[in-house]
Amino acid sequence: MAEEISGKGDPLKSLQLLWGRAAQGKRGPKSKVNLSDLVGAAIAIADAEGIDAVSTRRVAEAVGISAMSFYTHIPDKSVLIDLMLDAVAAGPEGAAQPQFDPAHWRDNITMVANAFRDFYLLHPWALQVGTHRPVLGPNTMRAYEAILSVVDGLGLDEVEMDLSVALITNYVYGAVRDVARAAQVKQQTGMSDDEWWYAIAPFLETLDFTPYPVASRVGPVVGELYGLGDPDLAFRFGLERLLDGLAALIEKKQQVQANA
Amino acid sequence: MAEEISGKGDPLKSLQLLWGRAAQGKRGPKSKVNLSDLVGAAIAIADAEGIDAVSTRRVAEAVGISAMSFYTHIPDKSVLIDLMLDAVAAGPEGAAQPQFDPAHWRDNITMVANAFRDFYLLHPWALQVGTHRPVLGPNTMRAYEAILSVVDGLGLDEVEMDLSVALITNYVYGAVRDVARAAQVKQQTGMSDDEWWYAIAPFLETLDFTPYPVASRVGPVVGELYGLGDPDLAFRFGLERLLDGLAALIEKKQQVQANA
DNA sequence: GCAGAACAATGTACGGTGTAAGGAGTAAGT
DNA sequence: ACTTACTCCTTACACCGTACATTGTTCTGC
Repeated sequence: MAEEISGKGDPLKSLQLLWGRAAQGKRGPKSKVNLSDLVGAAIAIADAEGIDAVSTRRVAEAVGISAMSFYTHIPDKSVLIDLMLDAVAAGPEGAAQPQFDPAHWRDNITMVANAFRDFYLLHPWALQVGTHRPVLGPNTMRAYEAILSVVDGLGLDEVEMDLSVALITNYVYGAVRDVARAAQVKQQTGMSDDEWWYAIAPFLETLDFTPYPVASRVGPVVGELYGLGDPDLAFRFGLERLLDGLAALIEKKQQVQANA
Repeated sequence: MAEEISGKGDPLKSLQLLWGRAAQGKRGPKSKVNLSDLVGAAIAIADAEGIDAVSTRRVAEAVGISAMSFYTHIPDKSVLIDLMLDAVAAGPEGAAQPQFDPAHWRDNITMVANAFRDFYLLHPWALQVGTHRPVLGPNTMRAYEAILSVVDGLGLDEVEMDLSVALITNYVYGAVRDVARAAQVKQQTGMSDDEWWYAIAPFLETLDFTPYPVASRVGPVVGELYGLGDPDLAFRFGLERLLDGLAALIEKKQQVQANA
């Protein structure tokens, strides 16, 4: 019960598998399975039951090979995680790379942020794997390219573009974390949010909240709101603030350029 | 190798332990250890070696009891995680709750955001535990109170206050994730970022980057910047944009109030 | 003062994990 | 035909969280 870490094993081997460049031997018997079978099976398990359910034994069994045969195809579990991440980063099949018109940059960023969010909601296990080292696979790079394109042509320099991308992705990552995990926690504990609050309510009433005056004021109001349930509200609110903040930067840069 | 999940076990028992309300028996023999011994030992292990190193056996051994005696004090490993989180949320000892002057709200938010960030850098394992259900412990609530206070008195209503807090914390969480994990990945893999890039550079040169035109333009510039190494740069940049975005909202609200 | 209940601590055991080591069989190159 | 490289397999180890039954200690009610 620890955390999956991507990018842990031999980085070169990982890259070769990512780009389909693994020198596959010509000599021995034919493989019963190929790489994408394994990765696909692992993703299916992760989507359905969370990353905890993905074990090398389970994946091997799913494709019909024995536990240790897994390691003839993939050197490390962490490499499997890398491959899973890049595979899901491809997105829905046949989704073409749209052309972004800088004139509608707010819409463009909103679109990309929503897509990014939907990606995590579809594959919530991706939130749980720690990817310090970027997964430099073809699909991951295509996704980076797409989100970079959205802040291109706005008068920002290269560094500002990268920082803006980081700002957006970091926000989405943080914002989607709780939402995405709600379903998973429910699945693992078999207890919904309502049931959870109901279970602890009697105890909460015995607590003294005077040390938390502001929270006491805000908590009930917010609780009622969430009870009504618009899980998107927080995401949209934050994204609007974020866009306003970027707008201020972009306007400033464009004024500077107009003066020059 | 999966993810630690907080808030999984019996929620009531967890709360009772959090608030020191566990009905401890009067009958039997005296305990050799108390709760904070166990939690403290677990935190020490996590701070030093990451959350992976925290096992019930290891914690039990650290305080001098046998593996299963652990469960006399704490019903579940997930409850241990809850207790660890609330314990570290207390922050450095003797740090008094400052009074925030709404006039300097930008400085206040910056201060709180930095503190939040420092917290994660000090206890990076906190980033790895999945806390869907909030840990309703005294220290966690005090931290929530503090960050709420910082957006109080700015003309925002209760919902907007909560959403703003979520925006800030979500951003910090997302932004600090990579930074905090860098050290841990290095510790676990024994490979620094430089060594990693050096190891994969030859392979990268064999790749065709024409499908990624914007990334090809931005990547090298940014790479050089990070090589120079100001890890705070991205954090500060994002926070400034975020503050600008909040400023727009606050100004609008204050104008509305002035007209009324 | 003492019996019995309540409790802390323990040893053993089960089913799971990632993966190291070594062996058996198959297909291609010589 | 023989070597070589390859896939796949079985076995094994050191861990993990924790269920269960047991032992020994201490407080409570009589």
